[in-house]
Amino acid sequence: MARAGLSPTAVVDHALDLIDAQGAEALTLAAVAARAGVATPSLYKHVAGGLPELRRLVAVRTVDDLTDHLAAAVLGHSRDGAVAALLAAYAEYATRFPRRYAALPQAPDPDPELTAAGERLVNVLFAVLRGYGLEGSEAVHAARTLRATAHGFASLTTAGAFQLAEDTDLTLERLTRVLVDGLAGWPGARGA
Amino acid sequence: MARAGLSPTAVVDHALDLIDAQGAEALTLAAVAARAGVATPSLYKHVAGGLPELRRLVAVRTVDDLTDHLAAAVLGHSRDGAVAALLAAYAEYATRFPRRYAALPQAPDPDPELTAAGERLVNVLFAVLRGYGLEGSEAVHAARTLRATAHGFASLTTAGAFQLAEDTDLTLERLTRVLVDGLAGWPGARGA
DNA sequence: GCCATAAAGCTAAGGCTAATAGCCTTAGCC
DNA sequence: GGCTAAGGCTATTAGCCTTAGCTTTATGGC
Repeated sequence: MARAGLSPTAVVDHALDLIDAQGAEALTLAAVAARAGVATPSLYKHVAGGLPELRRLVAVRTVDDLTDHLAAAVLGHSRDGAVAALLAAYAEYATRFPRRYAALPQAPDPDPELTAAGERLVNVLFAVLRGYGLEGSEAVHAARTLRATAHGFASLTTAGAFQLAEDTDLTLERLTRVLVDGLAGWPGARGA
Repeated sequence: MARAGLSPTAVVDHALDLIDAQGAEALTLAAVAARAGVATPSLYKHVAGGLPELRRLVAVRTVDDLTDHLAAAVLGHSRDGAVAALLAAYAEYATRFPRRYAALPQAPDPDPELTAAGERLVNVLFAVLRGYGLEGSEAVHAARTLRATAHGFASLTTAGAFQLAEDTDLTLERLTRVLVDGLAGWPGARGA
């Protein structure tokens, strides 16, 4: 048999394509194998943990991708401009890959590698918050606030919860202003 | 055969018990049937659409429950007090039923009944926002902001995303302040 | 150039799930 | 007393994940 030249990375690539095209429910080993031109059990040579591990790898990859996207977006901005760029980039990523973003919570629960990816993302937030002079505990609360806001907006948007006619871009604008003002008045923050 | 005395409501009850105890992944027709003391196919007599419909019913029930919880919490409060009560109640519900809350996005996509439940929830938000004099389009943006924030915080909390030692209650306090201030300065809002 | 070995593929089989089809029994009503 | 409808059942099909064990391919050392 001609080798398919598979690798864990390639398997995750196929998984992401499947999710993007058909949603998280469509992520089955059978479908990935078909896409890769391989029999289903062969996948275990590359993803030993089976379906749960594949979901885990997909989540880690997605968070890392998102982190790169966010880091690139805030580059060259600081303070309010950085917050605005961050929120816009977050929403843009979720809008560009709605099913992938929605699939994130499908990862198995306590996972060190995914936690590490989350920390890398949060480090981008910390970098933005340093512009406001926030460090230590208050930076943690502020980072959580940023993340909760960005995630909540992205999550509800991709889930189709915003059915009314009003433009979601304007909602994001309002949300950004609230956060920017909130950070300016954050305990321990310093002015520009 | 002695009748099991099942009903759609009872099936959803069992489903919620299962989710609360073991998570959304454990919600299978086989498990529900075992719990109800019935063979799997018998469930189709009560939930004709099978597993997708059961997930849908679970989501509707949960959103309605949450809505009741929120409505009760804001009762007797207005403006900042109402916002604080709302956010606290939202977080409390998600903390009390973390797996149930996490299972919400599993509902099948475009569903009128679930949309209607979402509208009932949003009506509670609109009621709170009327205390700030917000109506029309700006109320919609403000409601989305409230919901995104509450959902984002609840979602990340139940997902275990907040690993650091800092108290999440204090995070919620900070978040509440940001929102309260944001609403005070909202376009079209009037003072107390 | 050949051979050993590890990696990467395969088939086969077992066990789980959802879902459909068709049958039987109970409960309640006329 | 019998009809009807609802609520059970078993049997079956189809699809999935997973493990076990075999076969082939590629590669690296001699």
